[in-house]
Amino acid sequence: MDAAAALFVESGFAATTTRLIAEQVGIRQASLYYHFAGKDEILLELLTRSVRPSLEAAHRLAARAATVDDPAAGLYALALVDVGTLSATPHNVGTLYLLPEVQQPQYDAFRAERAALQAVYGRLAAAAGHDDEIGEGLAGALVMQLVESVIQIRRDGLTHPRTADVIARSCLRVVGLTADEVGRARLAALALVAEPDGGPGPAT
Amino acid sequence: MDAAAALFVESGFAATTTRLIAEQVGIRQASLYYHFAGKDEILLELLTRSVRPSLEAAHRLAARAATVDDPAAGLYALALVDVGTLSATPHNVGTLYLLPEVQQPQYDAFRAERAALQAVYGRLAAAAGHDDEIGEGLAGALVMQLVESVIQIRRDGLTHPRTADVIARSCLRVVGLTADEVGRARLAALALVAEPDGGPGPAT
DNA sequence: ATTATCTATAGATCTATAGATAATGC
DNA sequence: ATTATCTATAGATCTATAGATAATGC
Repeated sequence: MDAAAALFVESGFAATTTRLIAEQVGIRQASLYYHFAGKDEILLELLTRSVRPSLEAAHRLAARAATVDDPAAGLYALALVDVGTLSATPHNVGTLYLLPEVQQPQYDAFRAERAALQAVYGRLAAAAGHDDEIGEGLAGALVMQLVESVIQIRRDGLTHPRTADVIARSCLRVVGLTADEVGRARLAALALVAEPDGGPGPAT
Repeated sequence: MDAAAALFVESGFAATTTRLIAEQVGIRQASLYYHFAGKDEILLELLTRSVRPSLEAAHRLAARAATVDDPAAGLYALALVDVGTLSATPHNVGTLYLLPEVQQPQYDAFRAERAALQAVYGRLAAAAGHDDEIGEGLAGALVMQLVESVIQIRRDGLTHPRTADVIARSCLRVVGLTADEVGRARLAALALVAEPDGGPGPAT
């Protein structure tokens, strides 16, 4: 999987031969077929592994944001976490969803998960924002695009320790929040992110 | 070129065979080689044709914005024009720069033009904005990513008449402009865009 | 002579399957 | 018996070149 990821990111799907993947691993080309039904299956697995944790984090953070009725904090927190995840993936695996092959029907299941993630962004953004001209659909697309800009930034070697904060702030600005509101949401977001999985801890 | 563009966008570069391109045109596979040295040349030409007009528009608008000392209007105008261009390309050709092959050295010339475009965005954004934490490099990446979100929006069939305005406004918001400043820059941008090529007309 | 096409093909792949082999664990 | 590999290969491409052909224009 890891070898295939590196090659898919660098040369694309069709140009990456099963022989190259196997060579990278140190086995023979045919031996790959003991582990995978084919190239498609490897790519689908890589895509799914990259989106699923983000989608789970999105649902968790959206739920927490709902309990405190603070969609802006939820959006900030989700952006922060997602940028962090994308920054840390091996081989900048986030680029894989840009492969044109991913638009084909084999990858419907992946694209459905991605659409669900974008929908969570859209709901948080629309609820947090002041701009009624941006609907959920457009807001989701813009905000997610901002989050994923870290993929390009990373590819260009421009990452900086404050990148995640700058991007999360940008997400709130895009939906029309003022500087004060953004600052407040940021602090609330840090609390949301820090919260343990099982909900708020005991009041000590 | 047009047939190749459609196929590259749909299936990627490596998966698009010269036979498929030729078939689409209605000639034999080998006849393509009379017009092009190879597949690489076709893609490079498509990429160059897509970025060059944007880069020229960027220089023109940046120069106009400089004469009136209004980088915010320049950024708004450039985003508006670029989103319009990307919305109107046949086959959503803007997606081509996302092909992994484009990172390879054959396409250095294209990537240099694209980097120049991003640099113009970065200069305008940094000059227009209030946020010193976002440097030119990061600002350019974020703002250009927002502009190019229209490619994904178009792919998903979410385009809307106000999309270009929403995106241009988002660009200004990302660099920290207030609602009032954005509104003012928008009006100034419309004047910049409308201005005839030779500069301001005679004072009649 | 130039332009644009064609047929034919060399040479190099690529994916996936068949069936053999060796090591490990019950 | 199961697991993980290997060798060998069928069958299907793919790119690019060589050389022929027909139409057009000087």
